[in-house]
Amino acid sequence: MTIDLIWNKFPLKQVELKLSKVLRCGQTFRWKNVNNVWSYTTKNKIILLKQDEEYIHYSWIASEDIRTQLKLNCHFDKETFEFIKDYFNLPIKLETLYEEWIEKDGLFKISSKKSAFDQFTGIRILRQDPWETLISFICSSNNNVKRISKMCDSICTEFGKYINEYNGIKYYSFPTAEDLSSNPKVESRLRDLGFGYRAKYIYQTALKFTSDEFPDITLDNLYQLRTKDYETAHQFLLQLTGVGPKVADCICLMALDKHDIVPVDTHVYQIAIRDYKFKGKKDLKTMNKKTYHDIRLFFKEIFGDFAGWAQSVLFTSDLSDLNNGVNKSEETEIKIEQKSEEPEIKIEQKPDSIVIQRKRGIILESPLHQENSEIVESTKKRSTK
DNA sequence: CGAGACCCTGCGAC
DNA sequence: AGTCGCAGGGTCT
Repeated sequence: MTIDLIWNKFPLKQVELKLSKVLRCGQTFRWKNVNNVWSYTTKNKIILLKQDEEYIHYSWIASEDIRTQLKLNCHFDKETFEFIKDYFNLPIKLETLYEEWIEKDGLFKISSKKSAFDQFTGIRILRQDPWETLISFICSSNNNVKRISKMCDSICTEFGKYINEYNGIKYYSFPTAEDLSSNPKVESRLRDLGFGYRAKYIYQTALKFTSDEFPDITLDNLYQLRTKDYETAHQFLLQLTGVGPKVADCICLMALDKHDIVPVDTHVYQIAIRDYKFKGKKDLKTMNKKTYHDIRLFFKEIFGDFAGWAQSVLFTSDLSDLNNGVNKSEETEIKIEQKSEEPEIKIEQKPDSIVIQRKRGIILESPLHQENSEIVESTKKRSTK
């Protein structure tokens, strides 16, 4: 079978979105970077992304079980573009938000140093799938980004559906609640995979979504929280095992459109005290419910309706921690070890086209400008709005 | 409300 | 080099 990897593109400034930061700052854990191509699986395909100064380039590889790929080309191109637009919250203009934050941020006015908002551009909050975000952030408790990423990867490999292969890597979808609760052995298997005490949390949460015992806890109701107010969403999430106030707020912000919510963790607490002179005890262990609430409102009062977004910039800029293996500088991506033989896929980019050569396959030369001209136009319209 | 326990890893201090 | 102690975007009992 020959896969025709066609790249489309749309213009987007890096101040609106910087992939290398956004996909690695700890709000999403499943994107892989292989030779400067970002990849991620949805339910039915692998999404591929690249960024240069002017454009986001995107492509997709359909699930292997979809035999009629060629006929779906047009449909999937559109679907992929819609996914990207939604996933990256692109209708929300970041540049103007940054300007507002700089205006509101009292910190850089009283200190001589430059504002984090001047230095760390292109960091936006994603609009992720609520179910995946829920499970991912149950994993995040008392944990680091590297290990969370590893866990999210292995939960897909173990319980997800095989989608396809790209560059020698097999891709699996994120498992559903049914996938994670159908067998009581799931918990012990997760433990074997290194989930620790979170194995139980995940299994029990998945069980709540599938069991008749909890008629209100359904996937549909979870998604509906996007249209409900913050308190409702927060309270719903607290019913789930392994979800406390911090994880609930992460899900609210990163999957449920609660843009003003600032999830308060030890790190945010430190930023509040150290940089913003929040009056609180320096001892983190004294952070109780009231302190949590106070800090959340503290940032909300500074930055307003998109406080959660602003906080993610501060948080990322403060990551002395942009570390932990996966989080290193842009150059240290996962490198695929090229064997001495021909690589599986060769991609060569020309000014007006991308040439894809598959081992044992045919050579394709795909125009970049023609097929997606309509999409490019619509993007322009949106950005000049 | 405040303590501990909790799985597991990576890192710096000896 | 090998331990040891501790924190890592917390939550449960």
